[in-house]
Amino acid sequence: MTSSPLACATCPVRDRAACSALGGEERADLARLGRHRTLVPGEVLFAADEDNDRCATLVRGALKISATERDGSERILSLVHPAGFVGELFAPVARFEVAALTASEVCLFSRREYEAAVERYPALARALLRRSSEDLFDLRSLVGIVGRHSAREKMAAFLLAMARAASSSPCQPAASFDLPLSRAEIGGMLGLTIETVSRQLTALEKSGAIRRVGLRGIELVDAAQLGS
Amino acid sequence: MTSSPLACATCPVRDRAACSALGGEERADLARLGRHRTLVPGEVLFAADEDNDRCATLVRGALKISATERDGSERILSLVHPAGFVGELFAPVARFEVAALTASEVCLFSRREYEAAVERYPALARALLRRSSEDLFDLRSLVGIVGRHSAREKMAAFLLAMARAASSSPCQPAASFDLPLSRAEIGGMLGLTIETVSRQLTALEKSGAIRRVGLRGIELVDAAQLGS
DNA sequence: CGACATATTGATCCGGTTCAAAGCTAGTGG
DNA sequence: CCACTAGCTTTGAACCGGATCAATATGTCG
Repeated sequence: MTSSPLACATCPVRDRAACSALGGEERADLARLGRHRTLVPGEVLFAADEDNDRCATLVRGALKISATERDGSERILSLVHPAGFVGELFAPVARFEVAALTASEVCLFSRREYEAAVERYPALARALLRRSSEDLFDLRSLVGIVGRHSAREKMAAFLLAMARAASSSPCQPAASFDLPLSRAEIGGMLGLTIETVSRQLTALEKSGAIRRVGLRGIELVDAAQLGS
Repeated sequence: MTSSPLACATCPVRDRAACSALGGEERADLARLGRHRTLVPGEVLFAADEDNDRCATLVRGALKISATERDGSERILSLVHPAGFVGELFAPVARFEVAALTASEVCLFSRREYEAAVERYPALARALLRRSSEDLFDLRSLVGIVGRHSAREKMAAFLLAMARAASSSPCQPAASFDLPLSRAEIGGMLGLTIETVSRQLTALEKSGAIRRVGLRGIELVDAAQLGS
């Protein structure tokens, strides 16, 4: 939506994002290459099959990376949380779409210039490598969740993953959080229909595992019931 | 299984693996850190919840990265092809198991020493970053496959992905190839039972999309029917 | 050849999809 | 401020695809 120069000094992810690996002058150099931008919910940051000439770090909010099937249905492939990096470096075209789930803020870079910076600053390359390793881990976990057999297991594991992602402390799941996704998006992610997602949530609530507050709020009542 | 010094000169992935980014002397240095090792089918390279003090590059064969569910069933989270890198850098413990699907050969490194090399040689860091980007792409594709609704679609997309992986040319799927996985492993990967996998394969053969040769051989007869 | 593991095929059952309708929620404008 | 709409969510009923249980077939290795 809007676009303006970076203000790293007040950036909430200034010591977690990839750029935090850089020292004073180098960081200032990188900051000159980027622009701050806000996104409204649903706004598309990168479209699929587009030029792929940009990349970004998420500062605030949440993004989704998704593909659109031949039949027109959307399939979410990953969620991006603050300090996350998006953009397919090294690839000629972007094959996935990146869009905002909630009101978000990003630092936007030209891909060419960012790749040059990766070349110039080894610490940036290593920081991105570290991020990628985490992304790989998250994605493998997601494969494990989506590949489960029953809808109940999928929803339970999904909720746990969301609780962990929402938590500030590394491993401890958050006791209550808001789902950043609509039922349709959850269904598209887990290979379930909207109706099944809804039914599983009511079932989990009836069995005392969770409590729903409003339409998107979740409270973990009995995390053990969700599978640890 | 066996273990011996590296012989980069005759390595089949010498110009595709991460180490190929290094020049003469640097490469020789890295080679001194690693050991060549062969694996028999099913042999475990890294166990889950273990020390995680090693990493490796696959030279020949195929590996699987998997997790074991509470109920004891195995869930395959990614396949690794020659030139692929395995090992969770930066993580304190390995959370997934890595094992050989077929007879394989790897270059095995101490994780500590490899991380030091990444620190020392920026080109290695960038090469690993490039590899990770590809792995991320493959894994997102896998999430898309596993998240599909019908068993038919899952199998079709899976076969196409395998055909592409088996192909030497980048995008063109191989016309015929061998599945490196048993039915149980395919099922565990896609969230299907052994029986369903078997039935889908016979159905795909009857409809003329594929031809099965022996137990694991697949010939693509009509790739379009598999979804492009 | 014989024995074991893996794969295929068949019959039944259940969970998740599908189709349909009614509740909610939030946003809009009178 | 409230009525009203549009989109999302929940709930219900019927159907169907995949799971499950069971038996047979095929391949593999001693």
